[in-house]
Formats: sequence, C-alpha cells, structure tokens
Amino acid sequence: MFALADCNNFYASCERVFQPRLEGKPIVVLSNNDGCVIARSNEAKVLQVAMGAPYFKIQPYVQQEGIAVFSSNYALYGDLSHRVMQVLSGFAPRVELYSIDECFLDFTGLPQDLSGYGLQICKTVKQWTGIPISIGIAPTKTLAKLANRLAKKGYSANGPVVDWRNIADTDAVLAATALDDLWGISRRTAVKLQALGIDNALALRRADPKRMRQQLGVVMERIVYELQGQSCIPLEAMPPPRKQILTSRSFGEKLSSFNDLRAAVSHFAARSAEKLHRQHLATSVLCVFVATSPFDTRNPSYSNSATTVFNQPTQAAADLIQAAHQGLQRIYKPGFSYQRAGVILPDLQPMAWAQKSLFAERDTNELQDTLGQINRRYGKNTVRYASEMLSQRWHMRQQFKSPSYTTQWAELLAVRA
DNA sequence: TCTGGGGTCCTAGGACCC
DNA sequence: TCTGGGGTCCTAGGACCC
Repeated sequence: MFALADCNNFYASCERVFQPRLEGKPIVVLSNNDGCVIARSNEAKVLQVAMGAPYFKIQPYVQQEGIAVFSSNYALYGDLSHRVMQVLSGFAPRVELYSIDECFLDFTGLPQDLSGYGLQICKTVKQWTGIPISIGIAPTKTLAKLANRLAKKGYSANGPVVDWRNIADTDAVLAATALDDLWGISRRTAVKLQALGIDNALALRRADPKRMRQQLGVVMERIVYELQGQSCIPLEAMPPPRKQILTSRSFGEKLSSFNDLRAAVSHFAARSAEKLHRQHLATSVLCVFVATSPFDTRNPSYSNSATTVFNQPTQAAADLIQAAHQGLQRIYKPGFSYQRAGVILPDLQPMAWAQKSLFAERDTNELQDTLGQINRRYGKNTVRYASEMLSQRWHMRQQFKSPSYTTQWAELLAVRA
C-alpha cells in the first residue's frame, strides 16, 4: 500500500503561514524574475488565473481583483518542505521524498483504518508546520496519485484523505477521469490514446497492456498495470545519486557585455560547486551556455554552448569557475542582448570514486570545505569569488519577495504580545 | 518593458566488440 | 540463389514530472 501526501497549493500556503491575514484570499506566486504564474491558491484558481500566465499580461486583472502577488521565495519553500517531510517521515517505516511538496509513504502492513491514520497525519502536519496537505491511499503509486487528486477536490466528506479501496464505484471514477489527469500522461499522449479509441482512464485500464507497449512504449504498459492495481513503480526510499546538475537563470535585464555575463556564469559555477559538495559528487565535464530571448523577434537571436573536460574529476569552485570563464570566452559574441545563461555538469560521479590524476599538484577540497564552513557560520556570501562580483546586473527581478522568515536571523518574524 | 528552473527516462540508430 | 548471432555504448530527440 502506498500513500501520497501532497501539500495543497504549496507555495501559496507557505506565504500564508506567515501572513495569516491572507487566509481565504486569492494568492499567486511568480516564477523567478517575476515572469509568470507558477502557483495559485484555490481562490486564485476560482478567479481563473491560468498556470504559466505571463505576469505582465495579467497584472491589470490581478490588481482589479486584489490578488496577493509574491515572487518565488525558495529559501522559505525549501525550509518548510523540509519540515513537512520530517513530520511525514515519522508516520511510515519508509518514505520517498518525491518533490518539494509531495511524499510517498509506505503503508504496507499498517493497521487497517488507513483513512483515519491519514487524517491524523494531515492534522499533525498542519499543526506542526502550518501547511495543509491531502493524502491519497492505494495499492499502486498511480492510483495513490489519483486518490490524492480526489481528496484535494473534496471527494471525501470526512476530510482531505481518500483510500482508493473505499470507493464504491471505481469504474465510475475512472470513467470520469481525463487521460491527462493521470500521472505520466500529458496532453500529447492523451491525443495519441484517443486516436486509438481510448478516451478516459477506465478505457485505458481495460486496454491490453501488451498492445499499449507495442504502440506507446513500456511507460504506458506500466500505467495500465498500475491502474489495474498491479504495482510496477516501487517506492524509492534511497534516492539514486544525481546524474546531472544544472544551474541557470534568466537575467533581470538583457545583458550584452562580457563582464556582466562572466559574473553570472561565475556565480552559477560557484553554486554548482556547492551542490556537488553537498551531494558528495564530482564532475569531469562542465558545459556553459548563453542564449538570447526566444520571445524577442525584433533583435537577432543567438545561443551557444561550450564544453570543458577536466583532467581529473573535481568539485572545486575554482576549477568550475575557470572552465566556465574559458568556455564563455569561446562562445561570447558582442552585439547580442543575452537573456539567459547557465552551467551544466552532465557527468557526475561519487567523489570517493573519482580517479585522481597522477600529476595533480593540489587538492582543492580543503579550500572548498573551509569556504563552506565560513559561509555556514557567518552567513551566505561572507566569502565569494571575485569574478562573481564583477557585476550585479544579471540579478533577478524579485519585486514581491517575502522575507526568509525561517532561514535568516535578520528576517525573523517579530511577534508582539 | 515584460514569458522559470530544475530533473528523469525511453527509444532508435549508429558504431563497435567478439 | 545462398553471407550469424549476440552483445555494449553513445547520442540526439522526444516525452514526462514538479
């Protein structure tokens, strides 16, 4: 048995935890750079604010309806996510942290009233973290996802928990479920299925798995079995190590000068090194890329990337920054308005396995450790690489960002009694 | 003026091995 | 007339997830 615990409108709920006056009010959260809508409270959904809507297009409507607007605050969301996951971990022998706001729990062999247990979990998470969650329970992950969807839509009168086995007429529920509301099926694939005469989840459950495999691949075959109640997608309590690390941003304004771009990619390289270090990984390859805006039709467009292979796998920021800089020199062309850049580490391996060079002159890991310690102790960005500080112009627009309530001492909430 | 930032997996085809 | 059988690795592109 699986349970899927999913935070309700997670980013919007995070903002609400520290601004309870927004309870019952419409909220939207914007992507980096305040570009487009990436999260909506239920009230904002009722007002028909579309997911992914560019903010500049809906701004008048947002003001007219008095919708509260927030820039993304990942320090806050990440920290609250961690707290929610901590609480959830106490309720099952094994859990899989599936995304920032979702967690699968292994419910195998637990006492029988799983719905009651689920309600207790929701209540505890809400009380201890302030975040409302919903839970779906089923014998497969795909069905647990679907049960969770039902729970969110208020299917159960008892509260935000649905146990698939307690549904009287699952055929009716499946018949009323659109294909692209299922986990793993997008719009595109739904259209392909419809061309084969399958137009809802019930029809898909009744399809022949072997035929589905032939026509749409092994992924679709698994979905059919999962809908039938046969589990094919196991719980992954131990996340496999990352295969790739990517750090990129769109800029707050278009950039043209080499030094502006250099500051940006230096920063991305340094952040990538931190990610490597945290996950005890090393990389043997770095790829740096730059691009103009895909939406800008008036100015000439350009995008390119450069790849550097290291003599030995590294996790040192100094190595990554140097490689990013050299790569940038190879692909930079003056005269373009760059909108975005990034650093990709596509070939990761555990640091402990990294093959050292016979001729290595230095071990940069000690330096990396020391820098990390200083920044943890005295605060983010206490020490930085100079090339990161050549320019600030690439920094994101974050006009509506709330304080980092839980991760910065200076931004702690003050409460008057 | 203005449109995110991460990830993973599968498949097909080509190159190469014995 | 008639030309094997079994693998791996890599890459690009497509698709999906949050």
